[in-house]
Amino acid sequence: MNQSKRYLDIVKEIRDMIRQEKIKPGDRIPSERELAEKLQVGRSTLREALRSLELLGLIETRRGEGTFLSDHRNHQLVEVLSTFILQDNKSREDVWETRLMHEISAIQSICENKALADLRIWDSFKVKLQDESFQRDDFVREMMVLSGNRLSLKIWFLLHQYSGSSYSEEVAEDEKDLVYPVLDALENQQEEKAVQAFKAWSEWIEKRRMQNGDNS
Amino acid sequence: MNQSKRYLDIVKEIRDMIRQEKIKPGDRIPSERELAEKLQVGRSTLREALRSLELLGLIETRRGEGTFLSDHRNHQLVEVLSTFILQDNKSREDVWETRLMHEISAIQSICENKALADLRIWDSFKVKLQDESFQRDDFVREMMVLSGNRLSLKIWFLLHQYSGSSYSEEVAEDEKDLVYPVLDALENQQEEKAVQAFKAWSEWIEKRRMQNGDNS
DNA sequence: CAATATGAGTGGCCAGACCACTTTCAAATT
DNA sequence: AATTTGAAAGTGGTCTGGCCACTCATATTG
Repeated sequence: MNQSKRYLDIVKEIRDMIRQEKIKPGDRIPSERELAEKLQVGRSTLREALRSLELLGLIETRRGEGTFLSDHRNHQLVEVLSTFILQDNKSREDVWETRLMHEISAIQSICENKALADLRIWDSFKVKLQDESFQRDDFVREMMVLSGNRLSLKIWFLLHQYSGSSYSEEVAEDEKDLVYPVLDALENQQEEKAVQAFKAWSEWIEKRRMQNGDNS
Repeated sequence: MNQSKRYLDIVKEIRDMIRQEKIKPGDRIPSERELAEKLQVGRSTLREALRSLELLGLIETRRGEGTFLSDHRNHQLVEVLSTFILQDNKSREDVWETRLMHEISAIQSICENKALADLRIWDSFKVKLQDESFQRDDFVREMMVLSGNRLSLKIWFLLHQYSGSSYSEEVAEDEKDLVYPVLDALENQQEEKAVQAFKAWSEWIEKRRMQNGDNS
C-alpha cells in the first residue's frame, strides 16, 4: 500500500511535525539532513517535498542558514499560477472583476458591523486625502482587514500582487470627489450608498487605466 | 547573477517550453532524463521542479508512463493549503462566506446580462426540482460558469473542494420553497430579488449544517 | 492464433560527493 | 584588553550514477 508518492507523505509529515512542535512563522525547521534522517528518506526525496512547499510559499530557504516557516509574504504561487492559469486578456478583466468583488463584499461586511463604524478610522483617511498622502491600496487594504474575513483578505492580496500595484499612485484632483462619498457613507454605515460610491470610483479608475495602457 | 534557485528557472523554462510547443492538457511532456539533458541540469534538480508543479496540480506523473499536463482536476493544492493556512474554526466560516460572496456576485453578473436570461436554462432546473434530481452544487456551478468569470469560477471550485460537498444532497421538501423564488427572479432578471432569495436559501442551508455537525 | 516472456523506457528513490554560503568562535594581531 | 582574522562546522544547491517498480510494445513460444 501507500503506493508511490513518498514525497507527498513527507509533506504531510512535515506539516504534522510543524504543528506538534509548534513552530511559528519565521522559525527555523530542522536541516535537510536531520529531517531526512528522522523521516528515514533520502535527502533528494526530502528536498522534493521542501521545494514543493517553497513554491507554494509556505517555507523559505536561505543557503547557508537553513529553512524557515514563511511569513506568508512571498508567494511564488502568484508568479507561477498567473502564467499557467491566466494567459489571455479576458483573464485580466476577470482579475479586476474578482478583486472588486472582494472589495465590495468587504464594504458590505463592514457596514453591517456597528462596532466598526464607531472606530472613526475613516476620518484619518479624509485627512490623508487632503494632504495628498492618500493611496487607494492602503485604504482598500485597511477595509479588507477590517472586514475580518482572512481568507478573502488572502485572496485579495494575491490578486493585488498579480494585477500589480498600478493603482497605488496618489489620487488625482478630480478623483477626490469620488472618494469622499465613499468615506462619508462608510462613516454612517450606509451600505447601499457606500457600495454605489465605491463602484463609481472604481469605474473611474478602470477608465483611466484603459487610457494609460496595459502592462504585460 | 541569478544565483541560487535553479529549480525556479526550470519551472519557468518548462512553462515556456510548454507554451512554445503548444502542449495541451492531457498531453505528455518529455521524460525527466530528456528534460534534464535538454536543460543541462541534473535529474534530481529537475525533479524538484516537476514535483513542485505536481503539488500545484499543474502536471500529473504516472510511474512507468510519463509526465502529463494536468486536466486541472487534481488539486493537491487544496489538501495542502487547507491544512497549512486554514486551521481554526474561524477559517471555516471564512470559507463559507467567501464562497457565498462569489456565488452572489455571479448572480448579479448574470442578471445584468440580457442574453443569459433568454437562455431559459432555469426552466430545466425547475423540472429537476420537481422530480427530486435537483442538487444545489450542480445549480450553483452552472451559475458560476454562466457568469463568465473564469477566475471566480476557479476560486469557487477550490473553495468548493475544500469545504467538501456536504451540500450536494438532494433538496429537502421545505427547501424547495426557498429555491423557486431564486429561479423565478433569475428568469426575470430581477437582480435584487434574486440575491435576496439566494441569501435566504443559503442561510437556511447554513442553519441546517450547524445542526448536523461539522466534519473535520 | 493466443498466451507468454522479454526488453526498452519511464518515474521513484537513494547514497555519496562537491560546491557556495553563513555563522561561530578561537587564535593571532594590534 | 580589544580587535581582527581565519579556519571549521553547518547549511542549502547541485550533480552523478545507480537500483527498483511499473507500463507498454514487441517478439517468442505454445
